[in-house]
Amino acid sequence: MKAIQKLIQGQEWSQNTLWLPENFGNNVSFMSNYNINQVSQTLTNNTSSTNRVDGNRRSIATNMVNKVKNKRGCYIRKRSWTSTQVTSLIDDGYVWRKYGQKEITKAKHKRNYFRCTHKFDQGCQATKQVQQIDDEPPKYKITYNKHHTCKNYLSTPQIIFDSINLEDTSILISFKSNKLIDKEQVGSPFPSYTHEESNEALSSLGLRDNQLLLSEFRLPHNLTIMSDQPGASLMSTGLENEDVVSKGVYSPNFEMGYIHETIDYSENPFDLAHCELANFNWIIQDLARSQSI
DNA sequence: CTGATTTGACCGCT
DNA sequence: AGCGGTCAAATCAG
Repeated sequence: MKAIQKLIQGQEWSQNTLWLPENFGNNVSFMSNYNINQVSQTLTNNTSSTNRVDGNRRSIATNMVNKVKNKRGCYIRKRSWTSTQVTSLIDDGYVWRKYGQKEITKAKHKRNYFRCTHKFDQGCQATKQVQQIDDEPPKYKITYNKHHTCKNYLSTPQIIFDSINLEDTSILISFKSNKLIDKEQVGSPFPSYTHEESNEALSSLGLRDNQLLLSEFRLPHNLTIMSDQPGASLMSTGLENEDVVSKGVYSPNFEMGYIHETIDYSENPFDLAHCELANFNWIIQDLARSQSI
C-alpha cells in the first residue's frame, strides 16, 4: 500500500531525525499531517549543506556561528532546534546534570542550566534551561536545546509499530491539524503543510487525520493524549480510569502549559511533530513508570 | 573515591 | 558595557 510505505518512510526518517527514544521510533506508527514527499525533498535539498550534529540530519541556520569551543566561556551559538514550555513539572524522564546557575535580569529567580548526563560518554548535546517564573503554584519555563542522542530511557514503553489494530488495547495520540492552528492563531509560529497523502493513508487505516496510534501499551483503554496548541493535555476518555492515569503526576485533564518552538519548519516539516512527540515522550515515560510501580 | 552541584570567571553577542 | 551561556575548580554528598 503506497500510503503505508509513505508512512513507514516518514517513520524511518523520524527515527533518524526526530528527538525520540529509539524504542519509540522503532515501534510507533507515526501519523501526522506532513507531506512526506516534502520531507524527502527537504532531505535531498539539505544533503549538501547539512551538518550532522548529534546524529541529526538537520541543517544549521545560516546565521549560526558554528565555532569550535576551545576556550572557557566560548560557546556554540544556537542552533537548529529549541523547545520552550511552561510547566509545573521539571522531570522529563531524562537524566540531567546541572552545570550552571545564573541571575537573570528582570527575572525573579535564578536560571538553572542543565546538560544531558551522557554528554561525554555518549556525546549527547542536549541541554535545558529551567527558569522558575511563578511561586504559587510553582511554574517553570523550560527551554530545551538540541536533541537527545543518548540512550537514556527510563523504562521506555514498548509501543508496537506493526499492530494497527484498533480493537485491542490502544491509545491514540491526537495532533491537532496545523491548518486549524494557523486559522485559529494568527501569527502562530507553525506553518501549515499539505497533507493529502497523509490523510489518504490515515483514512485507509480508518483513522482520522493527525492521529498517532500506540498499541500494546499497558494503559487503560480509551486513553487519549491530545496536543492542542498552545496547550497540550492528557485525558482519559470514557471509562473511569482516572486513578490509573493520574497515579503519577498527571491528572486526567493535565495541562502542560504552552509549548513554543523556535525552529524554522520550512527546513524539516516533521519538526513540529517532533516537538509534540518530544513533549509526549516524557508523559509516556512517566505513565510507563507509574505502570511499573 | 566518585560523581554531582555550586559558583565565580570567562567570553561571545548585542 | 552589560547580559547570558558555559567552563571548571572547589565543594558537597553518597
